[in-house]
Amino acid sequence: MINTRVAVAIHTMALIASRPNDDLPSDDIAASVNTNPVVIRRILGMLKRAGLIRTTAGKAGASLTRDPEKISLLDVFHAVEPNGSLFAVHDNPNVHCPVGKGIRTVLDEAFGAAQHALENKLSSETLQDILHHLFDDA
Amino acid sequence: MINTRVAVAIHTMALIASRPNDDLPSDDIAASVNTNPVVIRRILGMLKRAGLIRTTAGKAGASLTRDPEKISLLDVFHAVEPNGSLFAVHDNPNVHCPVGKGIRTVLDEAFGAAQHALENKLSSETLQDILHHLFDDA
DNA sequence: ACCACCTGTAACTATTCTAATTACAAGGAT
DNA sequence: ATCCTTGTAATTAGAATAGTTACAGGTGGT
Repeated sequence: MINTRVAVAIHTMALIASRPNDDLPSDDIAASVNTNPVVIRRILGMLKRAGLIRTTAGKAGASLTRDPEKISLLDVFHAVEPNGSLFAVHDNPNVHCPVGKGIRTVLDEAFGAAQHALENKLSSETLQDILHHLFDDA
Repeated sequence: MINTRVAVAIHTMALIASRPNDDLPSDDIAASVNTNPVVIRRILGMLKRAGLIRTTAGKAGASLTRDPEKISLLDVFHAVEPNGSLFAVHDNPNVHCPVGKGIRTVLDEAFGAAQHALENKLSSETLQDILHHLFDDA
């Protein structure tokens, strides 16, 4: 299972986007997410390194670097999940076995295609969509 | 990252399918995968419980319960990864916050759609395709 | 300048997952 | 009977996750 950082990061981004005029300290974000402020600051750091937000050391508040409709869930996903591949493959299969010899290449292709499908879907949903669902729905 | 059980299970299924006339003991499969036989037997157990293979206690060899073209990678994935959801979501977000209140539903939808895209791709590739890539390619 | 509040980050911990391993009960084949 | 096998429990080491404490240093109001 993929860690909760992705979920927490989206929650955090939605909170920042929904209150552009408030300077939310990490304690407030943590209170909404229900976790420790340090967990939030770690995630804010990753979002910042990915170029999605701006923060200032010592000063409360983060802001988006671009409009919510230009930030996809894939952007957030990659920001907090820098590991390239979703599927692990076992090491050193026996190359003297025809199956062992070729399995890495075949699995890399199949898993790559599956991951690409997932990422493609994540890239089609934006932070703006999230905000819309949170605030404009029934 | 998703565990190596999926990769090992596909490797194992390919091995079984590629040698329908041999009764492979778990030691032989383990030698091809490069792991411990018990790891293989555990995975064979999951594949059996999922109805993908037949095995007999005490007797070497496993066989597919249906043709390789009727076994998708999604079947294998579900067999060894029974956990329903791919993405974890944090517990107990603050319901007194508008974002915290609705985030679970929104994330469940977004993550569900992404997972569905991945599963759809996995369901479109069969064990037969794997065998083809292993044996009929350049 | 002081002070309250904040960020950024290191360090430590508990928990969980994974994979490897040992051990063994019980089935199958000759 | 004996040997090889499966199925499974129990234990272990290692990695990842998330929570926590602690603190160095920035920010801004007074």
